[in-house]
Amino acid sequence: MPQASTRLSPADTKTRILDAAEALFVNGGFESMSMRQITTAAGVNLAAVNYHFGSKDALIQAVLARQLDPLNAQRVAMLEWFEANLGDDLTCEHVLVAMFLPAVRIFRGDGPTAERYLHFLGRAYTDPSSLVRDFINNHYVETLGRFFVAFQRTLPDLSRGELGFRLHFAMGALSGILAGGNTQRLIRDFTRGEGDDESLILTRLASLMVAALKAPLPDAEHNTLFGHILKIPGFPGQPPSSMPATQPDRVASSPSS
Amino acid sequence: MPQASTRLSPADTKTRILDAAEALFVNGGFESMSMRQITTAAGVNLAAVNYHFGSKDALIQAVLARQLDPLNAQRVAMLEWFEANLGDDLTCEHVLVAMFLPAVRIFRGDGPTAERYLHFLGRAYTDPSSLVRDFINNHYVETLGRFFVAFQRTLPDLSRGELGFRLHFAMGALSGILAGGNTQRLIRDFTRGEGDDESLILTRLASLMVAALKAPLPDAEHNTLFGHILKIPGFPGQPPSSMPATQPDRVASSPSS
DNA sequence: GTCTATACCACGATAGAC
DNA sequence: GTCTATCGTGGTATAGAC
Repeated sequence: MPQASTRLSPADTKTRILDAAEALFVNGGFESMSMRQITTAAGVNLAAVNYHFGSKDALIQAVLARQLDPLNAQRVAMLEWFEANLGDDLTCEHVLVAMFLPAVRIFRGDGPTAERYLHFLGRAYTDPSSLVRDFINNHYVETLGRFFVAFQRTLPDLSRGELGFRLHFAMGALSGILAGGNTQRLIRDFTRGEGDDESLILTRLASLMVAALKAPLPDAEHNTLFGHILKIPGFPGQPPSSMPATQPDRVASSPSS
Repeated sequence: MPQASTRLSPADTKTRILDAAEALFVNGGFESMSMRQITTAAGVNLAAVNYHFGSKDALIQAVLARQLDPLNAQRVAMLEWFEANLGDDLTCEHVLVAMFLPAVRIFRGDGPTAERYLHFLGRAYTDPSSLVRDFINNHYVETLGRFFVAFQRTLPDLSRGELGFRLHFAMGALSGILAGGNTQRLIRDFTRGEGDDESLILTRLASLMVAALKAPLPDAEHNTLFGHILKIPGFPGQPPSSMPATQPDRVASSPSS
Protein backbone atom coordinates (compact mmCIF):
# COMPACT_ATOMS: atom_id res chain seq x y z
CA MET A 1 0.00 0.00 0.00
CA PRO A 2 1.38 3.40 -0.92
CA GLN A 3 0.16 5.28 2.11
CA ALA A 4 -3.12 6.30 3.69
CA SER A 5 -3.67 9.54 1.87
CA THR A 6 -6.65 11.79 2.30
CA ARG A 7 -8.42 9.95 -0.54
CA LEU A 8 -11.39 7.88 0.46
CA SER A 9 -10.86 4.83 -1.72
CA PRO A 10 -8.43 2.19 -0.53
CA ALA A 11 -7.52 1.05 -4.05
CA ASP A 12 -4.33 2.51 -5.36
CA THR A 13 -4.43 5.17 -8.02
CA LYS A 14 -3.32 2.94 -10.85
CA THR A 15 -6.16 0.48 -10.33
CA ARG A 16 -8.72 3.23 -9.92
CA ILE A 17 -7.63 4.74 -13.22
CA LEU A 18 -7.84 1.36 -14.94
CA ASP A 19 -11.32 0.74 -13.58
CA ALA A 20 -12.62 4.13 -14.60
CA ALA A 21 -11.07 3.93 -18.06
CA GLU A 22 -12.48 0.47 -18.59
CA ALA A 23 -15.98 1.50 -17.62
CA LEU A 24 -15.85 4.48 -19.94
CA PHE A 25 -14.36 2.36 -22.69
CA VAL A 26 -17.07 -0.29 -22.47
CA ASN A 27 -20.00 2.06 -22.90
CA GLY A 28 -19.11 4.94 -25.10
CA GLY A 29 -16.55 3.48 -27.42
CA PHE A 30 -13.17 4.95 -27.39
CA GLU A 31 -13.10 8.40 -28.83
CA SER A 32 -15.70 9.44 -26.32
CA MET A 33 -13.44 8.88 -23.35
CA SER A 34 -11.23 11.83 -22.52
CA MET A 35 -8.43 12.01 -20.03
CA ARG A 36 -10.36 14.58 -18.08
CA GLN A 37 -13.41 12.31 -17.90
CA ILE A 38 -11.32 9.37 -16.78
CA THR A 39 -9.44 11.22 -14.09
CA THR A 40 -12.58 12.92 -12.84
CA ALA A 41 -14.43 9.62 -12.59
CA ALA A 42 -11.47 8.01 -10.85
CA GLY A 43 -11.11 10.94 -8.49
CA VAL A 44 -7.48 11.50 -9.35
CA ASN A 45 -5.57 14.32 -10.90
CA LEU A 46 -5.35 14.80 -14.64
CA ALA A 47 -1.61 14.26 -14.74
CA ALA A 48 -1.85 10.96 -12.89
CA VAL A 49 -2.56 9.06 -16.07
CA ASN A 50 0.53 10.37 -17.77
CA TYR A 51 2.58 9.69 -14.68
CA HIS A 52 1.48 6.08 -14.21
CA PHE A 53 1.00 5.02 -17.81
CA GLY A 54 2.88 7.52 -19.94
CA SER A 55 0.11 8.32 -22.39
CA LYS A 56 -3.50 7.68 -23.16
CA ASP A 57 -2.57 4.99 -25.66
CA ALA A 58 -0.54 3.16 -23.07
CA LEU A 59 -3.50 3.34 -20.72
CA ILE A 60 -5.74 1.80 -23.35
CA GLN A 61 -3.28 -1.00 -23.89
CA ALA A 62 -3.13 -1.63 -20.17
CA VAL A 63 -6.92 -1.84 -20.03
CA LEU A 64 -6.95 -4.27 -22.94
CA ALA A 65 -4.18 -6.42 -21.54
CA ARG A 66 -5.86 -6.72 -18.17
CA GLN A 67 -8.92 -8.25 -19.81
CA LEU A 68 -7.48 -10.11 -22.77
CA ASP A 69 -4.42 -11.69 -21.20
CA PRO A 70 -6.38 -14.11 -19.00
CA LEU A 71 -8.71 -14.88 -21.88
CA ASN A 72 -5.90 -15.86 -24.20
CA ALA A 73 -4.11 -17.72 -21.45
CA GLN A 74 -7.20 -19.83 -21.01
CA ARG A 75 -7.37 -20.46 -24.74
CA VAL A 76 -3.83 -21.77 -24.82
CA ALA A 77 -4.37 -23.81 -21.68
CA MET A 78 -7.42 -25.45 -23.18
CA LEU A 79 -5.60 -26.21 -26.40
CA GLU A 80 -2.71 -27.76 -24.54
CA TRP A 81 -5.11 -29.81 -22.48
CA PHE A 82 -6.61 -31.21 -25.66
CA GLU A 83 -3.21 -31.93 -27.13
CA ALA A 84 -2.05 -33.67 -23.99
CA ASN A 85 -5.16 -35.78 -23.47
CA LEU A 86 -6.21 -36.61 -27.01
CA GLY A 87 -2.98 -37.11 -28.89
CA ASP A 88 -3.67 -38.13 -32.45
CA ASP A 89 -7.42 -38.00 -31.89
CA LEU A 90 -7.24 -34.22 -31.99
CA THR A 91 -9.50 -32.73 -34.64
CA CYS A 92 -9.91 -29.21 -35.88
CA GLU A 93 -13.18 -29.13 -33.96
CA HIS A 94 -11.25 -29.39 -30.72
CA VAL A 95 -8.93 -26.60 -31.77
CA LEU A 96 -11.92 -24.45 -32.61
CA VAL A 97 -13.49 -25.17 -29.26
CA ALA A 98 -10.30 -24.11 -27.51
CA MET A 99 -10.28 -20.97 -29.57
CA PHE A 100 -13.90 -19.95 -29.06
CA LEU A 101 -15.13 -21.50 -25.85
CA PRO A 102 -13.30 -19.19 -23.44
CA ALA A 103 -14.88 -16.21 -25.16
CA VAL A 104 -18.26 -17.84 -25.62
CA ARG A 105 -18.41 -18.80 -21.96
CA ILE A 106 -18.70 -15.15 -21.08
CA PHE A 107 -22.21 -15.06 -22.47
CA ARG A 108 -23.31 -17.69 -20.00
CA GLY A 109 -25.73 -16.08 -17.60
CA ASP A 110 -24.14 -14.12 -14.78
CA GLY A 111 -26.25 -11.08 -15.67
CA PRO A 112 -24.82 -7.65 -16.29
CA THR A 113 -21.23 -8.78 -16.02
CA ALA A 114 -21.57 -10.94 -19.11
CA GLU A 115 -23.18 -8.08 -20.95
CA ARG A 116 -20.31 -5.77 -20.11
CA TYR A 117 -17.69 -8.30 -21.06
CA LEU A 118 -19.40 -8.90 -24.38
CA HIS A 119 -19.47 -5.21 -25.01
CA PHE A 120 -15.83 -5.04 -24.09
CA LEU A 121 -14.86 -7.82 -26.47
CA GLY A 122 -16.94 -6.31 -29.22
CA ARG A 123 -15.26 -2.97 -28.77
CA ALA A 124 -11.85 -4.53 -28.52
CA TYR A 125 -12.25 -6.51 -31.71
CA THR A 126 -13.93 -3.90 -33.85
CA ASP A 127 -13.08 -0.45 -32.56
CA PRO A 128 -9.70 -0.84 -34.20
CA SER A 129 -8.87 2.80 -34.45
CA SER A 130 -5.61 1.39 -35.77
CA LEU A 131 -4.47 1.17 -32.17
CA VAL A 132 -6.58 -1.50 -30.54
CA ARG A 133 -6.27 -3.64 -33.62
CA ASP A 134 -2.50 -3.28 -33.80
CA PHE A 135 -2.19 -3.99 -30.13
CA ILE A 136 -4.16 -7.21 -30.40
CA ASN A 137 -2.25 -8.31 -33.46
CA ASN A 138 1.13 -7.61 -31.93
CA HIS A 139 0.40 -8.73 -28.41
CA TYR A 140 -1.02 -12.12 -29.27
CA VAL A 141 1.09 -13.29 -32.18
CA GLU A 142 2.40 -16.22 -30.20
CA THR A 143 -1.09 -17.34 -29.27
CA LEU A 144 -2.13 -17.21 -32.90
CA GLY A 145 1.00 -19.07 -33.96
CA ARG A 146 0.24 -21.71 -31.37
CA PHE A 147 -3.19 -22.26 -32.87
CA PHE A 148 -1.84 -22.13 -36.38
CA VAL A 149 0.36 -25.19 -35.89
CA ALA A 150 -2.52 -26.96 -34.18
CA PHE A 151 -4.75 -26.33 -37.15
CA GLN A 152 -1.98 -27.38 -39.48
CA ARG A 153 -1.80 -30.67 -37.64
CA THR A 154 -5.52 -31.34 -37.82
CA LEU A 155 -5.90 -30.18 -41.41
CA PRO A 156 -2.93 -31.74 -43.17
CA ASP A 157 -4.47 -31.41 -46.62
CA LEU A 158 -4.17 -27.64 -46.59
CA SER A 159 -0.99 -25.95 -47.62
CA ARG A 160 0.51 -23.29 -45.42
CA GLY A 161 -0.73 -20.52 -47.64
CA GLU A 162 -4.20 -21.95 -47.98
CA LEU A 163 -4.52 -22.50 -44.24
CA GLY A 164 -3.33 -18.97 -43.61
CA PHE A 165 -5.96 -17.67 -45.97
CA ARG A 166 -8.73 -19.66 -44.31
CA LEU A 167 -7.68 -18.74 -40.81
CA HIS A 168 -7.59 -15.14 -41.87
CA PHE A 169 -11.10 -15.72 -43.10
CA ALA A 170 -12.19 -17.35 -39.85
CA MET A 171 -10.67 -14.69 -37.64
CA GLY A 172 -12.24 -12.01 -39.75
CA ALA A 173 -15.58 -13.70 -39.38
CA LEU A 174 -15.19 -14.02 -35.62
CA SER A 175 -14.20 -10.39 -35.34
CA GLY A 176 -17.07 -9.29 -37.50
CA ILE A 177 -19.52 -11.35 -35.51
CA LEU A 178 -18.33 -10.13 -32.16
CA ALA A 179 -18.19 -6.62 -33.51
CA GLY A 180 -21.68 -6.51 -34.95
CA GLY A 181 -24.10 -4.45 -32.98
CA ASN A 182 -26.89 -6.98 -33.09
CA THR A 183 -24.75 -9.96 -32.17
CA GLN A 184 -26.06 -9.91 -28.66
CA ARG A 185 -29.63 -10.13 -29.84
CA LEU A 186 -28.79 -12.96 -32.21
CA ILE A 187 -27.13 -14.89 -29.44
CA ARG A 188 -30.02 -14.32 -27.06
CA ASP A 189 -32.46 -15.56 -29.67
CA PHE A 190 -30.54 -18.73 -30.25
CA THR A 191 -29.90 -19.61 -26.65
CA ARG A 192 -33.37 -18.73 -25.45
CA GLY A 193 -35.20 -21.53 -23.73
CA GLU A 194 -32.39 -24.01 -23.98
CA GLY A 195 -29.49 -22.06 -22.61
CA ASP A 196 -28.43 -24.64 -20.10
CA ASP A 197 -24.94 -24.71 -21.51
CA GLU A 198 -22.82 -22.90 -24.04
CA SER A 199 -22.78 -25.67 -26.59
CA LEU A 200 -25.53 -24.07 -28.66
CA ILE A 201 -23.91 -20.80 -29.57
CA LEU A 202 -20.59 -22.57 -29.78
CA THR A 203 -22.09 -24.97 -32.24
CA ARG A 204 -23.44 -22.15 -34.35
CA LEU A 205 -20.09 -20.53 -34.72
CA ALA A 206 -17.96 -23.61 -34.96
CA SER A 207 -20.09 -25.45 -37.49
CA LEU A 208 -19.74 -22.60 -39.94
CA MET A 209 -16.04 -22.37 -39.24
CA VAL A 210 -15.57 -26.10 -39.71
CA ALA A 211 -17.45 -25.99 -42.98
CA ALA A 212 -15.21 -23.21 -44.25
CA LEU A 213 -12.00 -24.79 -43.00
CA LYS A 214 -12.86 -28.19 -44.46
CA ALA A 215 -14.16 -26.81 -47.72
CA PRO A 216 -12.85 -28.70 -50.75
CA LEU A 217 -9.87 -27.16 -52.41
CA PRO A 218 -10.96 -25.10 -55.41
CA ASP A 219 -9.20 -27.32 -57.89
CA ALA A 220 -11.33 -28.07 -60.86
CA GLU A 221 -15.01 -27.99 -60.08
CA HIS A 222 -15.24 -24.64 -58.38
CA ASN A 223 -12.82 -22.86 -60.64
CA THR A 224 -14.77 -23.89 -63.69
CA LEU A 225 -18.01 -23.07 -61.95
CA PHE A 226 -17.17 -19.49 -61.16
CA GLY A 227 -15.14 -19.10 -64.29
CA HIS A 228 -18.20 -20.19 -66.22
CA ILE A 229 -20.34 -17.58 -64.54
CA LEU A 230 -17.95 -14.91 -65.71
CA LYS A 231 -18.28 -16.19 -69.26
CA ILE A 232 -22.04 -16.26 -69.53
CA PRO A 233 -22.83 -14.45 -72.78
CA GLY A 234 -23.99 -10.93 -72.07
CA PHE A 235 -22.58 -10.91 -68.55
CA PRO A 236 -21.92 -7.32 -67.52
CA GLY A 237 -18.18 -7.48 -67.44
CA GLN A 238 -16.95 -3.94 -67.21
CA PRO A 239 -14.86 -2.97 -64.23
CA PRO A 240 -16.38 -0.19 -62.11
CA SER A 241 -15.03 2.50 -64.41
CA SER A 242 -12.00 3.03 -62.16
CA MET A 243 -11.84 5.45 -59.32
CA PRO A 244 -13.40 8.89 -59.72
CA ALA A 245 -10.41 10.98 -58.84
CA THR A 246 -7.87 10.07 -56.19
CA GLN A 247 -4.76 11.45 -57.74
CA PRO A 248 -4.42 14.82 -56.07
CA ASP A 249 -0.67 14.49 -55.86
CA ARG A 250 -0.69 17.81 -57.65
CA VAL A 251 -2.22 20.17 -55.14
CA ALA A 252 -1.77 23.78 -54.33
CA SER A 253 -0.69 24.90 -50.91
CA SER A 254 -0.18 28.63 -51.26
CA PRO A 255 -3.13 30.77 -50.23
CA SER A 256 -3.26 34.44 -51.04
CA SER A 257 -0.95 35.67 -48.30
CA MET B 1 -17.86 26.55 -62.87
CA PRO B 2 -18.09 29.14 -60.13
CA GLN B 3 -15.80 31.73 -61.64
CA ALA B 4 -12.17 32.11 -62.67
CA SER B 5 -10.76 33.10 -59.33
CA THR B 6 -7.14 33.68 -58.56
CA ARG B 7 -6.79 29.99 -57.66
CA LEU B 8 -4.64 27.93 -59.92
CA SER B 9 -6.67 24.73 -60.05
CA PRO B 10 -9.70 24.62 -62.30
CA ALA B 11 -11.57 22.14 -60.12
CA ASP B 12 -14.12 23.68 -57.81
CA THR B 13 -13.47 23.88 -54.12
CA LYS B 14 -15.83 21.09 -53.18
CA THR B 15 -14.13 18.58 -55.42
CA ARG B 16 -10.68 19.66 -54.37
CA ILE B 17 -11.63 19.15 -50.73
CA LEU B 18 -13.05 15.72 -51.50
CA ASP B 19 -9.90 14.68 -53.34
CA ALA B 20 -7.58 15.87 -50.61
CA ALA B 21 -9.66 14.29 -47.86
CA GLU B 22 -9.82 11.00 -49.73
CA ALA B 23 -6.08 10.88 -50.26
CA LEU B 24 -5.44 11.59 -46.60
CA PHE B 25 -8.08 9.07 -45.58
CA VAL B 26 -6.59 6.29 -47.67
CA ASN B 27 -3.12 6.47 -46.21
CA GLY B 28 -3.19 7.46 -42.61
CA GLY B 29 -6.50 6.14 -41.44
CA PHE B 30 -9.00 8.57 -40.17
CA GLU B 31 -7.95 10.07 -36.90
CA SER B 32 -4.76 11.21 -38.51
CA MET B 33 -6.51 13.51 -40.95
CA SER B 34 -7.25 16.95 -39.59
CA MET B 35 -9.25 19.73 -41.12
CA ARG B 36 -6.15 21.84 -41.24
CA GLN B 37 -4.27 19.15 -43.13
CA ILE B 38 -7.10 18.68 -45.57
CA THR B 39 -7.61 22.33 -46.30
CA THR B 40 -3.89 22.96 -46.60
CA ALA B 41 -3.47 20.09 -49.06
CA ALA B 42 -6.49 21.25 -51.05
CA GLY B 43 -5.26 24.82 -51.06
CA VAL B 44 -8.47 26.19 -49.57
CA ASN B 45 -9.33 27.93 -46.38
CA LEU B 46 -9.98 26.12 -43.14
CA ALA B 47 -13.57 27.24 -42.93
CA ALA B 48 -14.34 26.02 -46.44
CA VAL B 49 -14.98 22.48 -45.26
CA ASN B 50 -17.54 23.59 -42.75
CA TYR B 51 -19.17 25.84 -45.31
CA HIS B 52 -19.46 23.24 -48.06
CA PHE B 53 -20.09 20.12 -46.00
CA GLY B 54 -21.21 21.31 -42.59
CA SER B 55 -18.84 19.25 -40.49
CA LYS B 56 -15.93 16.91 -40.69
CA ASP B 57 -18.23 13.91 -40.26
CA ALA B 58 -20.32 15.01 -43.19
CA LEU B 59 -17.19 15.35 -45.26
CA ILE B 60 -16.19 11.81 -44.40
CA GLN B 61 -19.60 10.55 -45.41
CA ALA B 62 -19.35 12.40 -48.68
CA VAL B 63 -15.97 10.81 -49.36
CA LEU B 64 -17.35 7.38 -48.58
CA ALA B 65 -20.47 7.85 -50.65
CA ARG B 66 -18.49 8.99 -53.67
CA GLN B 67 -16.58 5.71 -53.71
CA LEU B 68 -19.09 3.24 -52.32
CA ASP B 69 -22.23 4.33 -54.13
CA PRO B 70 -21.06 3.22 -57.59
CA LEU B 71 -19.70 0.02 -56.11
CA ASN B 72 -22.99 -0.93 -54.52
CA ALA B 73 -24.92 0.16 -57.56
CA GLN B 74 -22.88 -2.25 -59.60
CA ARG B 75 -23.53 -5.00 -57.12
CA VAL B 76 -27.27 -4.54 -57.36
CA ALA B 77 -27.13 -4.26 -61.14
CA MET B 78 -25.22 -7.51 -61.39
CA LEU B 79 -27.66 -9.26 -59.08
CA GLU B 80 -30.61 -8.05 -61.09
CA TRP B 81 -28.93 -9.16 -64.27
CA PHE B 82 -28.58 -12.65 -62.83
CA GLU B 83 -32.19 -12.70 -61.66
CA ALA B 84 -33.46 -11.53 -65.03
CA ASN B 85 -31.38 -13.90 -67.13
CA LEU B 86 -31.29 -17.03 -65.02
CA GLY B 87 -34.69 -17.22 -63.39
CA ASP B 88 -34.99 -20.36 -61.32
CA ASP B 89 -31.46 -21.41 -62.22
CA LEU B 90 -30.16 -18.80 -59.82
CA THR B 91 -27.91 -20.28 -57.15
CA CYS B 92 -26.31 -18.77 -54.11
CA GLU B 93 -23.04 -18.85 -56.01
CA HIS B 94 -24.42 -16.31 -58.42
CA VAL B 95 -25.58 -14.10 -55.59
CA LEU B 96 -22.16 -14.32 -54.03
CA VAL B 97 -20.52 -13.40 -57.31
CA ALA B 98 -22.74 -10.35 -57.59
CA MET B 99 -21.82 -9.44 -54.04
CA PHE B 100 -18.06 -9.86 -54.30
CA LEU B 101 -17.06 -9.47 -57.92
CA PRO B 102 -17.46 -5.70 -58.14
CA ALA B 103 -15.12 -5.33 -55.18
CA VAL B 104 -12.76 -8.08 -56.26
CA ARG B 105 -12.43 -6.57 -59.72
CA ILE B 106 -10.58 -3.67 -58.20
CA PHE B 107 -7.58 -5.85 -57.54
CA ARG B 108 -7.21 -6.57 -61.22
CA GLY B 109 -3.99 -5.01 -62.35
CA ASP B 110 -4.21 -1.32 -63.15
CA GLY B 111 -1.27 -0.59 -60.85
CA PRO B 112 -1.36 1.97 -58.08
CA THR B 113 -5.03 2.81 -58.55
CA ALA B 114 -6.05 -0.67 -57.53
CA GLU B 115 -3.78 -0.50 -54.56
CA ARG B 116 -5.34 2.73 -53.38
CA TYR B 117 -8.85 1.45 -53.89
CA LEU B 118 -8.04 -1.66 -51.91
CA HIS B 119 -6.67 0.46 -49.13
CA PHE B 120 -9.76 2.60 -49.28
CA LEU B 121 -12.08 -0.38 -49.02
CA GLY B 122 -10.06 -1.84 -46.21
CA ARG B 123 -10.23 1.40 -44.30
CA ALA B 124 -13.88 1.86 -45.02
CA TYR B 125 -14.80 -1.60 -43.82
CA THR B 126 -12.61 -1.79 -40.76
CA ASP B 127 -11.85 1.71 -39.52
CA PRO B 128 -15.32 1.82 -38.06
CA SER B 129 -14.70 4.53 -35.54
CA SER B 130 -18.39 4.09 -34.92
CA LEU B 131 -18.97 6.60 -37.72
CA VAL B 132 -17.83 4.89 -40.89
CA ARG B 133 -19.43 1.68 -39.72
CA ASP B 134 -22.73 3.33 -38.90
CA PHE B 135 -22.72 5.17 -42.18
CA ILE B 136 -22.21 1.99 -44.17
CA ASN B 137 -24.83 0.14 -42.19
CA ASN B 138 -27.41 2.89 -42.55
CA HIS B 139 -26.63 3.95 -46.08
CA TYR B 140 -26.75 0.52 -47.65
CA VAL B 141 -29.56 -1.21 -45.81
CA GLU B 142 -31.59 -1.51 -48.97
CA THR B 143 -28.71 -3.11 -50.83
CA LEU B 144 -28.24 -5.61 -48.04
CA GLY B 145 -31.97 -6.32 -47.93
CA ARG B 146 -31.93 -6.85 -51.65
CA PHE B 147 -29.26 -9.50 -51.29
CA PHE B 148 -30.94 -11.01 -48.26
CA VAL B 149 -34.06 -11.97 -50.20
CA ALA B 150 -31.89 -13.27 -53.02
CA PHE B 151 -30.04 -15.52 -50.61
CA GLN B 152 -33.31 -16.57 -49.05
CA ARG B 153 -34.51 -17.65 -52.46
CA THR B 154 -31.41 -19.68 -53.26
CA LEU B 155 -31.12 -21.20 -49.79
CA PRO B 156 -34.70 -22.18 -48.95
CA ASP B 157 -33.64 -24.65 -46.27
CA LEU B 158 -32.41 -21.93 -43.98
CA SER B 159 -34.78 -20.14 -41.68
CA ARG B 160 -34.79 -16.36 -41.58
CA GLY B 161 -32.88 -16.30 -38.34
CA GLU B 162 -30.35 -18.88 -39.44
CA LEU B 163 -29.77 -17.10 -42.72
CA GLY B 164 -29.34 -13.82 -40.91
CA PHE B 165 -26.77 -15.41 -38.66
CA ARG B 166 -24.82 -16.86 -41.55
CA LEU B 167 -24.91 -13.69 -43.58
CA HIS B 168 -23.72 -11.83 -40.55
CA PHE B 169 -20.93 -14.36 -40.47
CA ALA B 170 -20.15 -13.92 -44.14
CA MET B 171 -20.15 -10.15 -44.03
CA GLY B 172 -17.95 -10.22 -40.98
CA ALA B 173 -15.55 -12.48 -42.80
CA LEU B 174 -15.48 -10.25 -45.85
CA SER B 175 -14.89 -7.21 -43.70
CA GLY B 176 -12.16 -8.93 -41.78
CA ILE B 177 -10.49 -10.08 -44.96
CA LEU B 178 -10.60 -6.72 -46.63
CA ALA B 179 -9.53 -5.08 -43.42
CA GLY B 180 -6.55 -7.28 -42.71
CA GLY B 181 -3.23 -5.65 -43.31
CA ASN B 182 -1.69 -8.56 -45.16
CA THR B 183 -4.66 -9.26 -47.38
CA GLN B 184 -2.95 -7.61 -50.27
CA ARG B 185 0.07 -9.86 -49.98
CA LEU B 186 -2.15 -12.92 -49.74
CA ILE B 187 -4.00 -11.92 -52.86
CA ARG B 188 -0.82 -11.24 -54.77
CA ASP B 189 0.53 -14.62 -53.81
CA PHE B 190 -2.54 -16.41 -55.00
CA THR B 191 -2.96 -14.58 -58.28
CA ARG B 192 0.72 -14.63 -59.15
CA GLY B 193 1.50 -16.22 -62.45
CA GLU B 194 -2.07 -16.95 -63.35
CA GLY B 195 -3.70 -13.58 -62.90
CA ASP B 196 -5.36 -13.53 -66.26
CA ASP B 197 -8.76 -12.93 -64.72
CA GLU B 198 -10.36 -12.38 -61.40
CA SER B 199 -11.87 -15.82 -61.08
CA LEU B 200 -9.06 -17.06 -58.87
CA ILE B 201 -9.36 -14.70 -55.96
CA LEU B 202 -13.10 -14.72 -56.39
CA THR B 203 -13.05 -18.48 -56.11
CA ARG B 204 -11.01 -18.34 -52.95
CA LEU B 205 -13.46 -16.10 -51.23
CA ALA B 206 -16.64 -17.54 -52.60
CA SER B 207 -15.82 -21.19 -52.06
CA LEU B 208 -15.35 -20.60 -48.36
CA MET B 209 -18.51 -18.55 -48.22
CA VAL B 210 -20.48 -21.20 -50.05
CA ALA B 211 -19.19 -23.86 -47.71
CA ALA B 212 -20.30 -21.83 -44.71
CA LEU B 213 -23.67 -20.88 -46.17
CA LYS B 214 -24.45 -24.43 -47.22
CA ALA B 215 -23.18 -25.99 -44.02
CA PRO B 216 -25.54 -28.62 -42.62
CA LEU B 217 -27.87 -27.40 -39.94
CA PRO B 218 -26.49 -28.26 -36.52
CA ASP B 219 -29.31 -30.61 -35.71
CA ALA B 220 -28.10 -33.79 -34.15
CA GLU B 221 -24.65 -34.73 -35.26
CA HIS B 222 -22.84 -31.49 -34.57
CA ASN B 223 -24.65 -30.68 -31.38
CA THR B 224 -23.74 -34.00 -29.88
CA LEU B 225 -20.24 -33.66 -31.21
CA PHE B 226 -19.48 -30.39 -29.52
CA GLY B 227 -21.60 -31.24 -26.52
CA HIS B 228 -19.53 -34.36 -26.12
CA ILE B 229 -16.31 -32.39 -26.16
CA LEU B 230 -17.57 -30.34 -23.25
CA LYS B 231 -18.28 -33.50 -21.29
CA ILE B 232 -14.92 -35.20 -21.68
CA PRO B 233 -13.93 -36.26 -18.16
CA GLY B 234 -11.39 -33.88 -16.73
CA PHE B 235 -12.17 -31.14 -19.24
CA PRO B 236 -11.17 -27.78 -17.78
CA GLY B 237 -14.63 -26.39 -17.32
CA GLN B 238 -14.26 -23.34 -15.15
CA PRO B 239 -15.32 -20.00 -16.56
CA PRO B 240 -12.52 -17.45 -16.76
CA SER B 241 -12.94 -16.42 -13.11
CA SER B 242 -15.17 -13.50 -14.08
CA MET B 243 -13.98 -10.01 -14.81
CA PRO B 244 -11.25 -8.50 -12.67
CA ALA B 245 -12.95 -5.31 -11.64
CA THR B 246 -15.32 -3.29 -13.77
CA GLN B 247 -17.69 -2.04 -11.14
CA PRO B 248 -16.37 1.43 -10.38
CA ASP B 249 -19.88 2.80 -10.05
CA ARG B 250 -18.69 4.02 -6.69
CA VAL B 251 -16.10 6.65 -7.47
CA ALA B 252 -14.98 9.88 -5.94
CA SER B 253 -15.10 13.11 -7.85
CA SER B 254 -14.09 15.84 -5.43
CA PRO B 255 -10.56 17.09 -5.75
CA SER B 256 -9.09 19.36 -3.13
CA SER B 257 -10.03 22.73 -4.50
C1' DG C 1 8.20 8.16 -5.39
C1' DT C 2 3.32 10.43 -5.71
C1' DC C 3 0.51 13.81 -6.62
C1' DT C 4 -1.03 18.59 -8.00
C1' DA C 5 -1.57 22.79 -10.60
C1' DT C 6 -1.01 24.87 -14.67
C1' DA C 7 0.72 26.04 -19.00
C1' DC C 8 1.01 24.58 -23.52
C1' DC C 9 -0.33 23.32 -28.63
C1' DA C 10 -3.61 21.19 -32.06
C1' DC C 11 -8.14 20.14 -32.98
C1' DG C 12 -13.17 21.18 -34.83
C1' DA C 13 -16.52 24.60 -35.00
C1' DT C 14 -18.53 29.23 -35.55
C1' DA C 15 -19.47 34.34 -36.02
C1' DG C 16 -18.82 38.13 -38.65
C1' DA C 17 -16.17 41.14 -41.89
C1' DC C 18 -15.19 41.42 -46.77
C1' DG D 1 -18.18 32.41 -51.45
C1' DT D 2 -14.27 33.30 -48.96
C1' DC D 3 -11.48 34.65 -45.19
C1' DT D 4 -9.88 35.92 -40.26
C1' DA D 5 -10.37 35.69 -35.47
C1' DT D 6 -11.76 33.28 -31.74
C1' DC D 7 -13.96 29.86 -28.61
C1' DG D 8 -14.16 25.40 -26.12
C1' DT D 9 -12.04 20.95 -25.65
C1' DG D 10 -8.75 17.54 -26.53
C1' DG D 11 -3.90 15.20 -24.99
C1' DT D 12 0.49 16.26 -23.27
C1' DA D 13 4.57 18.20 -20.58
C1' DT D 14 6.60 20.19 -16.60
C1' DA D 15 7.62 22.64 -12.31
C1' DG D 16 7.08 22.09 -7.74
C1' DA D 17 4.53 20.59 -3.29
C1' DC D 18 4.32 16.63 -0.26
